[in-house]
Amino acid sequence: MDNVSIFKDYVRRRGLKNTNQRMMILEDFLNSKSHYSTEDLYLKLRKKHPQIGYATVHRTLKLFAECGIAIEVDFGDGQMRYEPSHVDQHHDHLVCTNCGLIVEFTNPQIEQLQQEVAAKFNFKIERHRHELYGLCSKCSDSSVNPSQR
Amino acid sequence: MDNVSIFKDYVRRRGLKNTNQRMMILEDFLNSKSHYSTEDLYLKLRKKHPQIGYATVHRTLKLFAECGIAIEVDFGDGQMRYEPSHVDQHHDHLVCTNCGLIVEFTNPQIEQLQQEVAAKFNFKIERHRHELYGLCSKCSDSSVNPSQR
DNA sequence: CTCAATGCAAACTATTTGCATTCGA
DNA sequence: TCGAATGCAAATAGTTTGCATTGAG
Repeated sequence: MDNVSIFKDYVRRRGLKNTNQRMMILEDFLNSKSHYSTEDLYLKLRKKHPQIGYATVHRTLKLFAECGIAIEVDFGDGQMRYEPSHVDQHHDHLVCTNCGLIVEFTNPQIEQLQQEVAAKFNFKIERHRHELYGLCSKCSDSSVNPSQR
Repeated sequence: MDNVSIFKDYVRRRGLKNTNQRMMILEDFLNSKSHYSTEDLYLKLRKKHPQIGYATVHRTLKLFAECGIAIEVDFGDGQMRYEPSHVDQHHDHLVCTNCGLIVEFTNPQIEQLQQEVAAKFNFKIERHRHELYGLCSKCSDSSVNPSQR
């Protein structure tokens, strides 16, 4: 079942309603590669649909997260971001501290070691956050990295 | 050189001033095991020193981070926390989502794998964040975890 | 004495909420 | 029709800042 169906299903089961705004937001959200903040998406949507409200975007993204088709991520820049959740494709992030580029990675070995760490301390892991911050290949070129002394 | 000396040194070199408030904050901060938010520390200090201001605590913690004796950590609960930085003792965290317990861990293998991931994408890592969220041993006992169906 | 630090209150930022109105089922 | 959703504006919460005053060097 794809994300659109999951959402529609969730809405139906909960007795909620499927509005135009929700469909517009869903479409833009799913078709994007980027990690949207509420504001990013709001500004983008407003170009096509000037009547849309920030609160609606916000509440809709929360709803996406609630029904599992979006994941909230926080790169510590002061705003929450949302990415489409592709079932059974958990991944972590590399974040360029200069240009903001976000690269996704998966590493089963790390996942495995995490489990071992948790076991050692008798923790039951529910979720984790693993982000590597640094300079991407472009930004670490000396030409664009004047901070090298 | 210990953290107190590092701080005093930093203050001197930068032409800043060493006030009573800063010493009070430094002492409480360094002697704590916990991961203080600005508010935590402010409330704690205010008991002994009722005249101290929130902004002073905030600016002082920022100053600690700036001179390297404190690390800012964010467990996604909406407030920044600070922990004393013990030189060359990098560690990550296990956070209990039920009782808030924080356990520190280090795992050289994971650190190594991170480097490999970064290398693969040509990133130069500056820092990372790695947190495992779940239930600690106490909180995963069925008696205190009614959410087990 | 001078300029940094303080403490207060006010400004900010992202997020969340109250409420009258609109609209989907 | 009826309750959920919307859009606006206002409320929150954490953080940051302006400024008059205090105080360290």
